[in-house]
Amino acid sequence: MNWNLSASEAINIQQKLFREVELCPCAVESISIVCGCDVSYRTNNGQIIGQAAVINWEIRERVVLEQKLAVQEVVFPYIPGLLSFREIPPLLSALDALEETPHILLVDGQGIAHPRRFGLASHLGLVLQKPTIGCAKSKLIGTYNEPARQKGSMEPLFHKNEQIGTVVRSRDKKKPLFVSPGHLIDHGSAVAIILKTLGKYRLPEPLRLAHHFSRNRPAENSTR
DNA sequence: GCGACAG
DNA sequence: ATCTTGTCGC
Ligand SMILES: [Mg+2]
Repeated sequence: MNWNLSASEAINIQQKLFREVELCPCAVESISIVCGCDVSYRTNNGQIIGQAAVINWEIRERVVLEQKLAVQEVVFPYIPGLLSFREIPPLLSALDALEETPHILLVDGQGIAHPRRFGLASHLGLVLQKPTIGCAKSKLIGTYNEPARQKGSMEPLFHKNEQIGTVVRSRDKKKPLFVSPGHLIDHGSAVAIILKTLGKYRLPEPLRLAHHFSRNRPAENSTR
């Protein structure tokens, strides 16, 4: 699957769907399976191949339950603000392959911290009707005060006088993460989940693992 | 018009 | 995101 839309058509869809996004407290303590989602790219013969990785991670034992990789052509270009139209197709393929449905999805990108409050995590959560959290490595929009340099420090991310996310220092002295609700969750619960999934690195474990796994180069089918 | 700009 | 080896700071 792949969307064949113009940028303006995609924007119209976002303006139509963002109203369905719901921000609400999430039962953090009852969550056990967090699915890390990320996509890497490479080119084949002029065509762009996307490799979507999804990893179900058990939050209590902190172990991987299962991981899937979907490899397919991606046609929608990268346009700031329209990332979901490029990454959702391959991500849905990978998620379809999972044996177990996760309780919540952790996505590499923004949730509502988006010009139209409809980033990748929000779009994916709405499609799946599942709670999602956006965790980006850099900012798309908004203003904030730099969090103190020790791990755990955080500051709200604002846009037009409303909080759209939280800037979280996941490691001492390292660049902070930009956490925002995707769908069916609120700021506090989103940050709580992120903190519970952090390990020894800057990225939450489910995302760090998905990022690495997405870079796998599957063996090709022998021509015969 | 100019600068910013997830992955 | 991707192209890529050594190098600097903690
Ligand atoms: Mg990514």
